[in-house]
Amino acid sequence: MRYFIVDDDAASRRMLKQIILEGDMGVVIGEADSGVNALEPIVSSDPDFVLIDLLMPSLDGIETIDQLRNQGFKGNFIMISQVENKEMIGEAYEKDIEFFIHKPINRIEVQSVLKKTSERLLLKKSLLTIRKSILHFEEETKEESHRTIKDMVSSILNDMGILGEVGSDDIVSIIDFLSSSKEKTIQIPPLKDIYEQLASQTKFNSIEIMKESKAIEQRIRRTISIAMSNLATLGAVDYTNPEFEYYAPRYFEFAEIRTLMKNIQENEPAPRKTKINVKKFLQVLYVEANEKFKHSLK
Amino acid sequence: MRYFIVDDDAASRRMLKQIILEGDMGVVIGEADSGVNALEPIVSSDPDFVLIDLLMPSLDGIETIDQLRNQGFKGNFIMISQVENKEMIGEAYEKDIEFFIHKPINRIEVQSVLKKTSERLLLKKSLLTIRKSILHFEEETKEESHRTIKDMVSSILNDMGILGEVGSDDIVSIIDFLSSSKEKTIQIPPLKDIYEQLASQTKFNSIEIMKESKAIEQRIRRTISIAMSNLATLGAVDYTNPEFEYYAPRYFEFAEIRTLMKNIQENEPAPRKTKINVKKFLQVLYVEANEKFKHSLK
DNA sequence: TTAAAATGTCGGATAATGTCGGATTTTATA
DNA sequence: TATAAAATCCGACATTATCCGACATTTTAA
Repeated sequence: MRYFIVDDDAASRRMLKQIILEGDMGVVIGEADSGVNALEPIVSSDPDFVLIDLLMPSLDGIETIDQLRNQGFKGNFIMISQVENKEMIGEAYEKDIEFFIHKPINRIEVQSVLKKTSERLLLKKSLLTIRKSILHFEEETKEESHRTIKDMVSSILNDMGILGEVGSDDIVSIIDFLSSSKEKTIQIPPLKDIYEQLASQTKFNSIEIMKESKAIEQRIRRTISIAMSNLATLGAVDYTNPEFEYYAPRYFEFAEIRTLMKNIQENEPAPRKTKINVKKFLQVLYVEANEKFKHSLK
Repeated sequence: MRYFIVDDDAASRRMLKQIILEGDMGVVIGEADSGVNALEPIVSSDPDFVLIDLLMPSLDGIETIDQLRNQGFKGNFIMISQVENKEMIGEAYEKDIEFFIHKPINRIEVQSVLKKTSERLLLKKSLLTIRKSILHFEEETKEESHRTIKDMVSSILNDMGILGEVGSDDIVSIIDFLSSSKEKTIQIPPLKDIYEQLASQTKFNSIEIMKESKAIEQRIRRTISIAMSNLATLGAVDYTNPEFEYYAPRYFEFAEIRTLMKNIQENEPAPRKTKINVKKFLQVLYVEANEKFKHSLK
């Protein structure tokens, strides 16, 4: 590795140089005692690493880095300084320095850091070489692990806290099925038809299909009912809860949710009969899942 | 990347975790508040990086590293501490830590260092893989993915504060087992069947299997119950707490959590009968762990 | 060592689910 | 707008999966 040292303190420069040589880490191809004096030699000698002090008169470390980058220097920086101020250190890291070492200089510390950073550089270089040669063979193996409609739906159901319910599976299948059918209607078909379609995927005589679609219907209804009371409970604890705010008015009859909330807040009053609108729920879910899906394809 | 955090200061742990998650740098698969408590979980979970404080009561950072190395731990250490003493820092570097970060914690600094260190590890791993595949020409990489599903689960269980519980092992095994089975249904099979499957991996006659599956059931139930009261405690103090807000409604019966919270707030003794929904918990965990896993493959 | 806590074991309580008839609401049509 | 038909919604019951208390046993802490 080829190093360049920038520090206004000659003693520091000497120590760093000695550490590099002793540790057999590479060569020091130049030094400078100020930012200004460092610019030209660095650009022309193009070292792998620049060890630079943060605090220097006239041009400080960060400014020097800026200037060098502007002039197209691509090497790495390691900053060495006694600054304790976290603001400045953070700023330095934002300039994409490799690492910040605190003064006073400690042999082991410096050696260890230099070893790791140079190792990293070497690894990167060899991998880049390998990749280049592989790229000739391989045309972009675009791994498409894109999120599917199903993922979108389960994420929404999860937000409502009903992913665990049995009916969720039915809901996911239904939305998936609707989305994959050719006709891109906004309006979903009659629920009965949907249930039967879904049922006929597992059962094969009409009696069984009828039974199963009845079962599906109940499962979905109960699941939605649980979603409602979940959201109501959520809202009762904290009505600024984002999930509550978003889902409660969109997917349900908000009036029903509100009465539920009241029941919950005033403690015991038992779960009264609440209206469950399956159609609205599925309709909204269908549209929203598709929108999200489209959006996720960028 | 898979991180483990050891720091006696809970605030520091929290900050670090947040930085890792925000920066999308990986998962935190466990935490510990002391060196002693860190040993076992680190050895068994085998993280890529251990973020460790230098100054801790009883067993300090360096001693902890020693012990872990003695037990065969091969991962990397990043030390984070407010120590200024160059002697100690040097000593730490001699233990072959990756880097030393000075407290107070600075987001940009930590992110930058973690990014660089994880990059270095990745590079190293890829080179190893390449070398191996050149030597053997064909290489199986199936085992890797297994580990990561487990990691996702551990990370979630850690968030809920139940990683150490006995039942956690059962839960992890179950999710891992479910994920590796061919059928990619969203719906998990009946709990009874799951328990029996898991039990039959250790016991071999039907009586024993029955007993073991009963035991598994109870372990899991008790573990989930602890998770619930943990989250309720979090929520009772601050219901905008991110862990609470996310996990409480999705993994549990939120209504139950709510009554738990009330009890805590009103300082009532009453740990009354609470409903524990194992099915919901496992179902959601299964889906989420897989989702996260997919995401981690980018 | 002993007390207390955690875990295993088991039977019975409880709540989830499938099934079905019928009440209620929506839609189509005159 | 009235009315019938269709669609949707709901309650109730039987059947199980799931859940839970209580006690026995083991492990842990003191």
